[in-house]
Amino acid sequence: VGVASGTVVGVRRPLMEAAIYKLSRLRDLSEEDTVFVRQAAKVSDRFYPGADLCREGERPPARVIVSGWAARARVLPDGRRQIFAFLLPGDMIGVQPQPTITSAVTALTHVETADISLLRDAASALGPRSPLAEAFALAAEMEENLLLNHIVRLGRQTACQRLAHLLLELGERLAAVHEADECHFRLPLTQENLADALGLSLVHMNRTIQQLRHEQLLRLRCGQVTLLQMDRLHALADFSPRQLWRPTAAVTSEARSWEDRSPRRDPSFAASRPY
Amino acid sequence: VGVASGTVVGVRRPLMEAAIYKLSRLRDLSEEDTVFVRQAAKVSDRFYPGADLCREGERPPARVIVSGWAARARVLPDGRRQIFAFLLPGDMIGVQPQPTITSAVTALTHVETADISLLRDAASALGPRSPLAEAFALAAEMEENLLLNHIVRLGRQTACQRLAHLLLELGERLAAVHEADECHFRLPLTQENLADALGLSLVHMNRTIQQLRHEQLLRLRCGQVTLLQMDRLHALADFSPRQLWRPTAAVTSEARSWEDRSPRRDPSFAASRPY
DNA sequence: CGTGATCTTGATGCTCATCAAGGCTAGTGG
DNA sequence: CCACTAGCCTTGATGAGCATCAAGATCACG
Repeated sequence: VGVASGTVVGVRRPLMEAAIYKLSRLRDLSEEDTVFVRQAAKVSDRFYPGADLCREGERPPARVIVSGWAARARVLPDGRRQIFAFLLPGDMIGVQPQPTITSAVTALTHVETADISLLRDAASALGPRSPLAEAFALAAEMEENLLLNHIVRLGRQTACQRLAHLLLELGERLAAVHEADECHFRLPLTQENLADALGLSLVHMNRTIQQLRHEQLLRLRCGQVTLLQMDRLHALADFSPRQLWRPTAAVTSEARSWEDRSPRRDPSFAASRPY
Repeated sequence: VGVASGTVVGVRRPLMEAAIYKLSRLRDLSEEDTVFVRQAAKVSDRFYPGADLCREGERPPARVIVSGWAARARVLPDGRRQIFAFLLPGDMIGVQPQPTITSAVTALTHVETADISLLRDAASALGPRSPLAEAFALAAEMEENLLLNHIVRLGRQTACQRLAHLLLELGERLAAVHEADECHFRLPLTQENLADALGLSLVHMNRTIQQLRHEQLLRLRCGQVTLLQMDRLHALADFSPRQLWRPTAAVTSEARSWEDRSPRRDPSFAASRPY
């Protein structure tokens, strides 16, 4: 049978533990609410590594990941792959009212999921102002925020920064579901997985890891990561934890204040001249 | 006063036209529904280029863009910028139940918006199965899909491909709201805007444009784009229109079929050995 | 006519992809 | 037991893609 990832060896955590940790991190829940969530605690499916929780274009049933890691990804016609996001215990799929998924979700390790369609319906029955419904909405918001973070990584960061930023983010998320310290956790990913997420080649991913290792910022052994010198890592990656849980406090380094400036010219028309 | 972008010179389109085009592209609406939408046809705000429709961390009121272009973006501490998405007429912000926005929304041209908080409430009052509510949900889904497309551009495409892909996508979206042919439309963006979206430097953006020009794939003059040889552009950018409006039909070039293969070994544990 | 925004061009070097090869480990089958 | 294979990590060499610095051109505006 083997021990599912995300459980201490030999000790089985209550199934909905991760989901409850995550939801209450986003929004205070009453005792009743958590009981509500726990009702869904029945493993509905298990997936082998490489199996699809959901294929491109399918509408998946509402599920929460109980244990294991998965990835949202799209395969390009030339066979290369882009991973959009990693799904950790406590993360949900198919919860939105119209849960079309425009990317496949693939298990990276053994994955156990629980069906939460009843829970979702119950939550929406409680009304959009109920703590539980709000927690779901905040989870969706956080998920979008993760996509935006990923865009910034790919668009504006170097390979080292991307890796550091991603690992810090994963550490935060895992810590929230009590699967890790922020600076030491299990990382059941191959270097190829990381490369597919960070838009790098496998070879360069390897060299990037070695560089961070060499600079004493990282230890990566036996599928375990240890982040060293968190302050230097934060500085290198320009990572702030609040980027995950709250709307990013305006960074506004030298963002010009636009409001008071009614521009002489409308760029929309400036573009109307030949160049 | 000047002519707002998105209107034929001298002819003012009905305000909610774009929104109605877009929503009915996503989901068939009854005559009643469109009347419903039209009720919101009152310009609530105007923004100068550079003004923020919404700052990072704010919860914006529910709005639809009536005319003009805007951009979701985040400014990095070093002053560089990453644009996540362009917002066109018919696009909405703050419609989700929990509309926190984790990025600023900035007007790129003159922008007119209409308040649709009443419309949104009315739609949700009709129930999640009503066509109008479904159209809203599909719009949100499409928006996420645009983010995924953007991630693929940044992660796996070259500068030329990124530009071609983005322009094809914009053409599709504009055509849907009757603001363009797919191959000829107004593009009120500076090269810097494009660079900020595509994760390139301004200089390289310029050279990329010139390369596509030189290969007779593009004309870019007077803020107008003309896409030439659409077939070659589609092939270059690996763009399929269905990526926008429907969940991408499984591309599955040589995606191995995983299901039937129960792997000998669990990679999750493979990672547990030292390397 | 100066200023600022935008587009353009050249020169230089770093970052990263690609090709090629080799190593380690676990599992497989003779 | 020992080739043999497959998956993953590692390393070197080479060149393309892109960033950066610097400068100039054009146009709109005051």
